[in-house]
Amino acid sequence: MHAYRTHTCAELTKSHVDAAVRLSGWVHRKRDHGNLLFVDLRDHYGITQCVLDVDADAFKAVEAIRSESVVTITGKVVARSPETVNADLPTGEIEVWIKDFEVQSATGDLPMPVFGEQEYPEDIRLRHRYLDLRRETMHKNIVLRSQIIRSIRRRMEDQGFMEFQTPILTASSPEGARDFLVPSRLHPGKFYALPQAPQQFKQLIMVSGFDRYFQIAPCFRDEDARADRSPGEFYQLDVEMAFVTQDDVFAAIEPVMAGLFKEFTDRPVTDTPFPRIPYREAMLKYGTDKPDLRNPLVIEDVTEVFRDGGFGLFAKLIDKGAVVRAIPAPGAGANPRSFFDKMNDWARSEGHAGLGYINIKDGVPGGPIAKNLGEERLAQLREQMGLGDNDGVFFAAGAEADAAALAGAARTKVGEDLGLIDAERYAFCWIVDFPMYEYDPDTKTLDFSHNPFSMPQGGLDALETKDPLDILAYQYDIVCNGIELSSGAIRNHRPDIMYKAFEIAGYSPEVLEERFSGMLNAFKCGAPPHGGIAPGVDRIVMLLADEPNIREVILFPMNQRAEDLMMGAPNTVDLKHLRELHIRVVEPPKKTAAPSE
RNA sequence: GCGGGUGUAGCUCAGUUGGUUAGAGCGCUGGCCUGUCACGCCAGAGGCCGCGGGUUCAAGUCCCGUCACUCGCGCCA
Repeated sequence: MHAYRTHTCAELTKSHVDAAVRLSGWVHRKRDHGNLLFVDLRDHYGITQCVLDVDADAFKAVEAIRSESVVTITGKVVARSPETVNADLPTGEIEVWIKDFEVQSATGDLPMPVFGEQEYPEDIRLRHRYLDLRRETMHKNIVLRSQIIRSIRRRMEDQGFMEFQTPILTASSPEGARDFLVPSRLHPGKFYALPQAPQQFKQLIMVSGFDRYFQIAPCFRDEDARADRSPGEFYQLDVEMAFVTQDDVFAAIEPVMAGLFKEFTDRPVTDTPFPRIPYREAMLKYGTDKPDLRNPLVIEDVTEVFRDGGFGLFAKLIDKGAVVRAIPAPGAGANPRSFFDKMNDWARSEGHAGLGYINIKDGVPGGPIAKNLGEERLAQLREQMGLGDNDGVFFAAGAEADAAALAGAARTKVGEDLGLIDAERYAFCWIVDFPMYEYDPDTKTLDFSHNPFSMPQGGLDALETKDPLDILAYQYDIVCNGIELSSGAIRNHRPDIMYKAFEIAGYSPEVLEERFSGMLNAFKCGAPPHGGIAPGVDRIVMLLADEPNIREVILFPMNQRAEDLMMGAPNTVDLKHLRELHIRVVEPPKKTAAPSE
């Protein structure tokens, strides 16, 4: 008989009755009846009930064992009597009568229990992740993650993509997020950087003549955490394809995403082709470039309704260049005034000037805006918005970007508060036609709004003739349920267009050559037109596991302050270690204590 | 860096308007229990109420500061 097990804890059924078996696992739960004792034994696969009574040799030892100890149980499989069968357990038709009992690893006091699905503070969970991961939900999430990644690999390989590895120690790139740096021992004062993404490498793979590349690629960015952003590192399904248009990329990725989601959920998934929404349309209708299409509400621009109108506040703002965006609140018109006041309070608490409203009750528009706007304009508004006799409507007024942001947030809040969002489905869309450049009011300069290596629509001609703010890029995002799953682009593989594109953003040819010499030189050696995309693997798993937090689908995540509480990272190192790396630590200035009198 | 929330037993939480000795469930220890599967019953141990200061006759409760965790903003080509 094997030293540890003849079967797993999910394996035994009626067909094994009378067999002598050996199981190993964790003591999940004990039920001690004094002279009869049940032990639920758990391993990766499942749970088996083991039992013994006071006459058994091992009784004292089993009685003394604590939960989560690792034990080996040897005994006989016995059919349970009909009234004691547990239908909730795959092994519930049998139990193992314990003959021999061996403790492999005993527990003391545990910082957190495993049994049960209660919630625990996240710092304790992260500090004792090995216990947390034993719990059913977490264990399932990680198994799901593995299955999803396997499915991704299969789907990509079936389409002729090949998986390659790219360097982890590479060069710092001036663009994008803050890098994690690694000091060089051999080159004093110089640093490697961990890749924020294998962006340049995957383009160089295309220049190297490979046609379809993918990788489950680790990416490192020194940025602060969010619920859907784990600090430090994450994984992307990194994809790049040669000789493709934007539609070719979509056609390759859509079936992977749709197929993946249909494989791992019973919920409805958007059929391919996914809706394609131009960036500007998304900002107008949804107030964000990552709209949640499960929310049926659509924002309208109603600036013209208010221009020179009787509601002075908005009319004056419009004179100064403001816009007014309207968020419908179907069926909310009959709500008490407090409903609308609370929305206004909410908008103020979010740092906005406020949220105006009209509430139509039994066909009669109410509220301060309705009183001053006038019959004709009210009718025009109702017509444009398609407002019924008991609908409400909210207004966000301000500079275009601010009004869009407030309207977008209000759309989400109204949708949630009115229960309009169907959580039980996956709504995908592409956001396309991102602007190539954006204006930074702080520095009063133009900058790339996304990836500087994206191909501008219209090519060199567009760069030379159009207002830079009107130039669109072959740049696209996939959004699902309001979460940005990935962004990608058709790349700019032409040095002449690249020089011009960087010139518009204020970078000299020398700067471009210095910072991106590797890629620029490569492009001068025959580069195929190419493009790609990089869906976030962690976010895909998070959506499919139906978890609101990305750390629930990562084995060993860092906390919000980018610390690994279990391993103690980051930590200090020996002076010797620092000297080897030619590094000296300069402590930041201590916060000055408040002067005491 | 900024704003919101939370912080009471090993864990999850309750704790009223500031008022006697800070409670419950799980877990732990001891006792009883031969069909449970969140086993049941009895008893017990376990508290710097995050930390520091203040107001008050009196602070878990009110005020100020600070720390930790978390959500959001900034940031995230």
